[in-house]
Amino acid sequence: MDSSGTETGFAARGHDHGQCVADALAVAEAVCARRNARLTHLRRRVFEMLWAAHKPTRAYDLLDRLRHEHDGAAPPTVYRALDFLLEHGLIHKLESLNAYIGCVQPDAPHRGQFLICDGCQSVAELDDPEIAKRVLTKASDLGFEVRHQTIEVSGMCPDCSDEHDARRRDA
Amino acid sequence: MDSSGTETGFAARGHDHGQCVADALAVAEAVCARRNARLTHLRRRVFEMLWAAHKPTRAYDLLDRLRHEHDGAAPPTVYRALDFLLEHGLIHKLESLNAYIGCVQPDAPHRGQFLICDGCQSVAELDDPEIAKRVLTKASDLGFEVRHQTIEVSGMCPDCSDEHDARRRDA
DNA sequence: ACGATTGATGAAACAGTATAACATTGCTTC
DNA sequence: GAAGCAATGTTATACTGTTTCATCAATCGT
Repeated sequence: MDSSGTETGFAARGHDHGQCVADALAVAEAVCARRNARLTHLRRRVFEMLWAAHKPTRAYDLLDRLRHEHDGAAPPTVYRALDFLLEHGLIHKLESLNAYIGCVQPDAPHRGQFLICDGCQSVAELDDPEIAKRVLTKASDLGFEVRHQTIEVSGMCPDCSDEHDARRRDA
Repeated sequence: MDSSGTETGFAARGHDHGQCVADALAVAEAVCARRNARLTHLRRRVFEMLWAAHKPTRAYDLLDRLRHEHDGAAPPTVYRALDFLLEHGLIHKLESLNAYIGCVQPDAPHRGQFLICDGCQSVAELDDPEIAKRVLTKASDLGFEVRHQTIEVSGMCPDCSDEHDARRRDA
């Protein structure tokens, strides 16, 4: 059985980051155009910042950055942009961190699973249909109608795990 | 294949609630005794309040209740008690709600899956090993070492679902 | 082009969640 | 009973998110 789904993992080190942000933006534009949703300047900037950071970023960090280029920026400024992006599936909220991150698959509506590294804060987004399906099945067995899945796993990514091992060997 | 794990679901309506709180407390006592952990008066009260509520409860709601019986109660009072109870697996935090709830299986260390009803705020705790295993497997495939799983599902419990259907029929 | 409607942003205040820092009290152990 | 440590008291503050009302901008029908 092959049901690996999609994933964007820790392999992405040393990628062409400028390009990756540009690609994400292009997809976001397309998605919004298709839905007649307005990706305004503010929303676009917040989206770009999230992708540029390329790791979970908090609302008030985004706000700080926004203020550098935008005088009147206040909490609602950034939360409204985040709400818009969340609604359209362009970003995800990581509940266990109160942080936000760009979605790797904004085309199809979905709710991914996230591997969050405690060492370097990098995040891999999985979209494993088997996990989602098993959760759905168990819920249905109890008569529960699923609306939304939040699946977040914390731990150590390969790089940080290796580093940790190396330090132990040296000590 | 039978790997249903344990669960405490929505079937629990109309149960003997006083007894259920007492039972939970007895288990908590035993767990703490076994570990030489001190279940002090404050910690016990917070634990009891969580079980008495029998649904996700926020820190500041607990604080309000605590103040009725305890003058000096302040945020750290309740957060410290919650930290203790979390550490010992006696309660869970629901990240998607910023709320806390008593654990149905404090004996074995684990990290359950939660079905959270948007209609009535009731919560069912699953402990399905298949879900946990699948997450572990996928993570391992990517070289990720799992430390902690957060799995929370929102939706409609059977009762609220029925009500909703009934209202639609009447309209 | 015009006004009406709707959607987006500006601005100020506030509500809710959680922690830091330091003082004090109370076990417990020798 | 004094030392050491765990728990709590106390004050202040940081962080996360929302409400409310005003203003501005785009869109649409006419």
